[in-house]
Amino acid sequence: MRIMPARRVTLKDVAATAGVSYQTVSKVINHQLQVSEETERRVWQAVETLNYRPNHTARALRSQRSFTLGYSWPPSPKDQTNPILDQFLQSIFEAAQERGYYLLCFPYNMDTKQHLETYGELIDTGRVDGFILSSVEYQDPRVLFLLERNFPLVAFGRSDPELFFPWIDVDGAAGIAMVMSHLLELGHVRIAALAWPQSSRVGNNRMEGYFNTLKAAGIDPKPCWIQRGEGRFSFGYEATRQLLDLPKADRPTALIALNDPMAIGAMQAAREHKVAIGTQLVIASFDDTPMVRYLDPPLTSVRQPIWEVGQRIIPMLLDYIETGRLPEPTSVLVTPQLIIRGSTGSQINKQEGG
Amino acid sequence: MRIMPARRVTLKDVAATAGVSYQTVSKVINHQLQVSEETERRVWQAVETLNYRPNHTARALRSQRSFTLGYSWPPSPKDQTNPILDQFLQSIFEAAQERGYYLLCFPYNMDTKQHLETYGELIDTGRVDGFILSSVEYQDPRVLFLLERNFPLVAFGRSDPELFFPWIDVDGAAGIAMVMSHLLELGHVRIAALAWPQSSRVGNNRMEGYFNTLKAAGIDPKPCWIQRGEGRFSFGYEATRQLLDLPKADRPTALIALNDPMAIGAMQAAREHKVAIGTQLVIASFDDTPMVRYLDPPLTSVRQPIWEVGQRIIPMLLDYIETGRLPEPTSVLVTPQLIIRGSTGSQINKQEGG
DNA sequence: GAAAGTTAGGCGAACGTTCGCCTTAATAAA
DNA sequence: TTTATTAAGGCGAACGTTCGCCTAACTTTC
Repeated sequence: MRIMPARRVTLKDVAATAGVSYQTVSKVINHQLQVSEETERRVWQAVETLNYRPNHTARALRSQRSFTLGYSWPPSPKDQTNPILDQFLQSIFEAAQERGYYLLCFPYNMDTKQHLETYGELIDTGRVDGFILSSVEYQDPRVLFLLERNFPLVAFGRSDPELFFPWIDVDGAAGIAMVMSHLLELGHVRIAALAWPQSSRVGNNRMEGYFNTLKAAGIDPKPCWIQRGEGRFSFGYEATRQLLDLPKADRPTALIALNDPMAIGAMQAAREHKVAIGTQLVIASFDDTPMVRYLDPPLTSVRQPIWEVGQRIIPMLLDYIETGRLPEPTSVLVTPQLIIRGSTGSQINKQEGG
Repeated sequence: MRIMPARRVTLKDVAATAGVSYQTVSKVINHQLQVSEETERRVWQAVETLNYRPNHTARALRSQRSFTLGYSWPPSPKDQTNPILDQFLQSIFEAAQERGYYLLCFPYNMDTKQHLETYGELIDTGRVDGFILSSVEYQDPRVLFLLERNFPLVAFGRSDPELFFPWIDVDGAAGIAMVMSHLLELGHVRIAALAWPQSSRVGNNRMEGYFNTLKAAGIDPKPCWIQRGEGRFSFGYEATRQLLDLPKADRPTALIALNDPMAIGAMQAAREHKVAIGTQLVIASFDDTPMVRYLDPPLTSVRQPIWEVGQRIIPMLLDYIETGRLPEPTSVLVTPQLIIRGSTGSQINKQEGG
């Protein structure tokens, strides 16, 4: 036998107490204002004393809306933690709650077909009104699926330019460009990059900042400076060893990594090569994982305004859902922030950096 | 105007196609088997061709169940990442989906009263059938609130012994005891601890392992070996500086931290004192944040079986919800795993450690 | 002072299920 | 045969809302 918490208070109870029909109570609660002030007062009074709360399920059934948003994200590899997950989730939960929505979270299934099946189920069973996507890639199957079904979504991250859908993204190119300018100002000319494969959309965006800045400075990057691999510690370590073994004339004096784990690997390699980090080799990265401020030396990194992304992505999705029209603007680019620390030598910001 | 995705397929559509009443279709779908095989076949056939899926909201309204579980967790401080969040979430999402449930996640509100208000709303509006709690403390207001409302919950973490409710927890005492035994085997006698304040339930559990092991070994820990503070890098750093300034006879040769950030702070302090980590000062900690395997030296740490906790906590809650009786067993203690790395000197596991 | 307009609020229906009861026909027992 | 038993499936109601329409009373207008 199931648990039956004390019987729920319904519209009819409130109506009985207030001495009106239950439909009138509904009107009051939904601010339909074909109700006299006197009646309204009485109804609210009854709502108060009975501690009435509209049944969400009934409301959802009748109005054909669930006031629920779906979200699923790819789990991080076992040797890394997702540095932005917690903050992003808290931010979207809060922004959603503010507008009367909650988030339904579901597992990320590595099998694409099964994963899309879950999206389909959530749509067809009416459990969600729209989706948040993240870690969007080129020709992302989730995007294609939802576009085809014409179901509301907003993505954290872009995809192919010809796919038209609402998104918000951190301007990775601008972030890396800030790092590059910083390095150029420090006098560095031979700047290496630890990047992702060219199939990575995020990686390519960030690398734009690398190429464009160098081009503007009239520097032609040697191909060997650009190392591509998966964004793990081990790749950063190996790639940096190779970079440090280059002949002196080619050997980079500065290095940017597209994420923190690669940078930490690079630091390890530098340490083993007896290369002083921050002077002989300057290192910077992207993401500003909380822990990197405690590395030795503290790591210069680009911080994404994650809270802001969360606060903005939710209204975009809700406007889309509630009006049925694409949000304006349909795409948003937010600028990250460069946090300068000891790993790029300059001691101008020995403090925490926020 | 709202988006109206192609009209949903309902029971009636299926019934029309199969040539039966819609209630009969319902019976087939719910395996009520007062249906001939022939009819059943036809119905499933129709379900297939129309791609029918039962409307979740209607089902929830009628059956007074939402098939949804609520979860909220305290956000981690800005200078730390929660090392287990992602894995725990993925695990509970998966376990829940397997039994036909999804998770409704909502923001953690620092204002306790408002936070409980959210729990109450989710209950009263019928949005969830039960709650998962984590980071449970002594006299936890969420536990007290839900117990009073007699609403199903299962906690990841214990509270006061006299509060009777279902929980699953990692045996922190056993975890620290494993570390301590390891350190004793290595010959250490003066072992310090970086702990949380005594108001911390998790901290006290873990410290049991410290005290019990020392007692069993006939060692009486000096009060100055036990440093208590908030579990941050900065506290670990400061406390370790003090420990290293103790007169030689008192100075610890080994140190356990109740979490990784404190241990990393300790490593920093040791480095600045020119004390060799892993030989002159041995350091171990708790949680095994993915990144600590890449520290220099790699950090010995206790790893919690988070995936398992997630896989077990969900069936506990669902059994509770579906039968209305407390799950059996009502409380579960799982044992963590010691991952030995360079920071405790022994090189027996120079590999990744999983 | 009658026609027209406005307003408060009641009523029936509908959203898409599940549930319990009832009917009918087929089968078994007497 | 007649009666009791069972199985298959139909039917009405209910879950708790929202929505649109209708009525009655009251107000305005010429």
